[in-house]
Amino acid sequence: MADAPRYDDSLTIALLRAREAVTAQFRDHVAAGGMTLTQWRVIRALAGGTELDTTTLAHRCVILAPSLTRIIKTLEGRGLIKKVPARDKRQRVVRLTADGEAMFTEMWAVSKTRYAAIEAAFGRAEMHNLVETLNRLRAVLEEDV
Amino acid sequence: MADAPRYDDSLTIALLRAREAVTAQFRDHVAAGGMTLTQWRVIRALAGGTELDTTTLAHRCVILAPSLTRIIKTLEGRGLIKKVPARDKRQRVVRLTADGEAMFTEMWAVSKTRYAAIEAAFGRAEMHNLVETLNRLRAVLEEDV
DNA sequence: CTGATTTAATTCACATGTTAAGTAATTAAA
DNA sequence: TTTAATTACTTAACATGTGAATTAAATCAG
Repeated sequence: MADAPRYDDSLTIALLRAREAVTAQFRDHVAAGGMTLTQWRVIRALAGGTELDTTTLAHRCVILAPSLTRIIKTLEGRGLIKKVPARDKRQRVVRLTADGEAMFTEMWAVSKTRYAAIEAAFGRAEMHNLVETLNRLRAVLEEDV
Repeated sequence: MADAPRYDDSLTIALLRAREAVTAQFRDHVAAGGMTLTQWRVIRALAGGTELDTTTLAHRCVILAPSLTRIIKTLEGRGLIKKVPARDKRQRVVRLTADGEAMFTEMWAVSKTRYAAIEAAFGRAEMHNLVETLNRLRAVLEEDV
């Protein structure tokens, strides 16, 4: 014990709590659309006719491969995404269906206002600065340490 | 699509990636001790003879009640924590066993150096500032918005 | 003091995180 | 070109996240 930093000062806990607070601003809305936040990240990454293979999609959405396999199965079952043939037959390339695009458009309208509300409450410059700082932290940690 | 912020600029994604990068610095070490990061948060919150009920523990560790129920069962089964009688019989109050304290002391020694390495790489002032910013963001979001 | 309400945990059901192992397709090496 | 190694993804097994329903204990109203 003794020299353990207080929990409120811990970077890991601060990141966890902050993310919890931010996602809470979207969770209800996304759930109302019958989706989870993770599924929504996938839909959003594919919006606008984008076609992506599983590996790229997993990286962009920060979802591990096994989770994405299940999510693709779920969303495909709901008719929101569909597979498209790929040159490399090992790959699974997917894109949104018309229903998927419609779902995105409808959800995004609200999602965008929530995001704007956060910007307004926290400060646009502050928020941009925070994102930049977070990305810099990540860059530092992925380099050496 | 169109006006969807690029993923790299999204606050939610930035928080997710940053947290991933930070926890990656501890995961292997904690796993070597036969624990998950979530279990480690519980151990750490109880270090130094601290006795806590489930609700308080869940809040401090940012773990939902159902998860904590399972974790307590697991850690108790491993002899790292034990129940202590509570005035309010609805509550479940727990504390570390001698083995649990020993486990914490051993793990913390390394964990502390990892934390210091992150501070050194990213900058002590930067890091303190980041934690402060994250807590401020959380405060803003939990107030109104 | 008795019944209604609230509170603290637990349980359930399903989605996701996480690691390890397995499968099919591609690429590289002999 | 045939085999070995690599790559992309899936499956399996278990831990955790998440919301809803359940149980037990404490509190409140009448």
